[in-house]
Amino acid sequence: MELENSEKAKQIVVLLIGPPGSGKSTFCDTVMRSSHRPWSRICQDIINNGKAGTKPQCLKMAIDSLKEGKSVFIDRCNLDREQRSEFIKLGGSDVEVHAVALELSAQVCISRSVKRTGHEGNLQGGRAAAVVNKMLQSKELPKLNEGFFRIMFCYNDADVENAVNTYSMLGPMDTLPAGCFGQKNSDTKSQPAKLGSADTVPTLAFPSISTADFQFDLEKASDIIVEKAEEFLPKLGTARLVLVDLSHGSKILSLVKAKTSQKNIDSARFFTFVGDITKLHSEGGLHYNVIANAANWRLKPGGGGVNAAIYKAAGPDLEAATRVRANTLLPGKSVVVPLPSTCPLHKAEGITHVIHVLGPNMNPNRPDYLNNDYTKGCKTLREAYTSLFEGFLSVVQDHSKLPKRSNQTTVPDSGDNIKEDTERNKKFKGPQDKSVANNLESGSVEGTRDNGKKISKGWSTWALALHSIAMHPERHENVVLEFASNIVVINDQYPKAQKHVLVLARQESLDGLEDVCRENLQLLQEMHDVGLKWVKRFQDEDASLIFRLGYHSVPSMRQLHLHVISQDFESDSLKNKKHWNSFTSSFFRDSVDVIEEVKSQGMANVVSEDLLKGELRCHRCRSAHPNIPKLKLHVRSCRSQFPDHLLQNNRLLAPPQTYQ
DNA sequence: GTTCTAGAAC
DNA sequence: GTTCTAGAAC
Repeated sequence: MELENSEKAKQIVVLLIGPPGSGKSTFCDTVMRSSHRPWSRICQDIINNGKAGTKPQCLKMAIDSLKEGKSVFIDRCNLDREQRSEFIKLGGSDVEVHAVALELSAQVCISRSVKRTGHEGNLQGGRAAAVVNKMLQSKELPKLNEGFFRIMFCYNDADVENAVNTYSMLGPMDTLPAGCFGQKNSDTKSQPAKLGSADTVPTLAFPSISTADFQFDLEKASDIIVEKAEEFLPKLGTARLVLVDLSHGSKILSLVKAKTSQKNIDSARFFTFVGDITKLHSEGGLHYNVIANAANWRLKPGGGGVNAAIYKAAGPDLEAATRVRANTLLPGKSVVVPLPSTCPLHKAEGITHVIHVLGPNMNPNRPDYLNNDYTKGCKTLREAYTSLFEGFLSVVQDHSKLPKRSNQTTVPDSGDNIKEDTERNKKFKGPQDKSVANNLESGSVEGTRDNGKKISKGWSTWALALHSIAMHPERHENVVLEFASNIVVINDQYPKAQKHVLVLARQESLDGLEDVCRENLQLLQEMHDVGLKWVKRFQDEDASLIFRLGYHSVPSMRQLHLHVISQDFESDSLKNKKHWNSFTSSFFRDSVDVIEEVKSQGMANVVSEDLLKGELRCHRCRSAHPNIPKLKLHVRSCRSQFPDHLLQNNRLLAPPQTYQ
């Protein structure tokens, strides 16, 4: 996911913003004197062999410095949006663009400029006052939606010192939180007052639907976003629509921005914004009250990206509130979920509603892949935005007590919608970098085309091994024990017990337990039966072996696979807590229970990966142990009876009359 | 999923 | 000093 800054070190471009005399150069010099991060100060006043140069010269030098691995100060006035925009474009996946706005009083700046001697820009003497005043006339305060990752406002020397310290302390590997810091009540001059203050205008923040994990073409998606926004803005009164993306170099944001600017759309009511959709108020200073979630068809937490982030930020309240409204969602549909006032998102950010939306899927590794059928895909994406914006409209109308529309046509009946898939846990996501394309032998992971560029499939190569075997067992004769039309049985390459085999499903798009639905019941039963057959075979050889059949809640490897594993756990490959807990905590879902759940509720329950981090307990006597070696020592000799739970419903498979 | 390794724990 | 874990890289 996506919503974390976990990667390697990022370079930073800091735009200093302030008139002559505001202390930009001093700021840079002070930071650079004590910083452990390599910095380059790019000062337009001296860039030309000590004389004043041009903006393009500054840009070129900035690019060169970034290539050398340095972070960069842009030491020029940068007072208006236009002046800043070129430098903001320096941002990307590895480069954050920050702003430090030196908002000292004009008088201070003027008097400093007048007094100073030897200033590099040679702006001294009486002429300075006129220049500073002129410049300040065109000043526009920086805003996050220009594309800044972070903005700090400084109004006095103490603020400046604080900002200097912040950047001085920033080591090469450190990062700073995103958002807008220190801003006093925003200047009303530069933000023409609209009907109703921005603090009360209903605002929907929404991610681009289907363009992340579902790999929908960005050009087409941006057309649809702009088209639908244009269509709904007139119906929405003063309400605002804000397209949000986490990344500064976001292609979809720049496409939408470009397309919006060509149309007659009020940029105060439809605009793009960079930030974490769950923190736009606290970290980005944006007022908003409704967010859209790029949901999965089960309307469940987890996965990666926006869905995981929203459920995480909202806590269990969201899932409970969602359940009341619907259990599943069809592509092209949405469902409006009011958040209780106890919900953290409500309290911290002022979000009153989450609208779950499901878009079309163009990712061949996700269920209901549309196989590049963009006729259908565009239709579904249009429906998705229509449904989303209508949902928002219904919230707005409720909110303003306007006459209500007849009904919420966008809210699907709860219950029996057909499935669609979503973003998955981030560990499934391989390198997002297109250059690191996978080179598996299987042709099935070939990328789709996205604006003419091949994009990566989102699965790390190591996670595809089972899928590859399931699809082409004949190519893997050395590891395959048995195969039939629907299943393949293999030895686990790193067995975690004396006997440990996997029964793989051979169906495409069944990546794990989360994908399983009623349609798969027969397959689940077949996998179970094949598992039982292998248990019998093993027990015929060694009657002391006891088995469990089950699935990992969140598998590491693609392709639904049933573990058939003996309960001795004697194996050198069982090395860590994750290994142990994945087979002995409730993270391991017994096949009998999975089948029962799918029969009764149409889907299998899964639990969070957090369970894997829990303490190490013996699977028989439940005693706790400090580390893996001590645990294994204990397990080797523990003969306690298994917990009651496992003795029921044939969860545990022992040969007749042996449970000990 | 595993391997590798820094550094925490002992 | 050695053992063990946990996180990054693959």
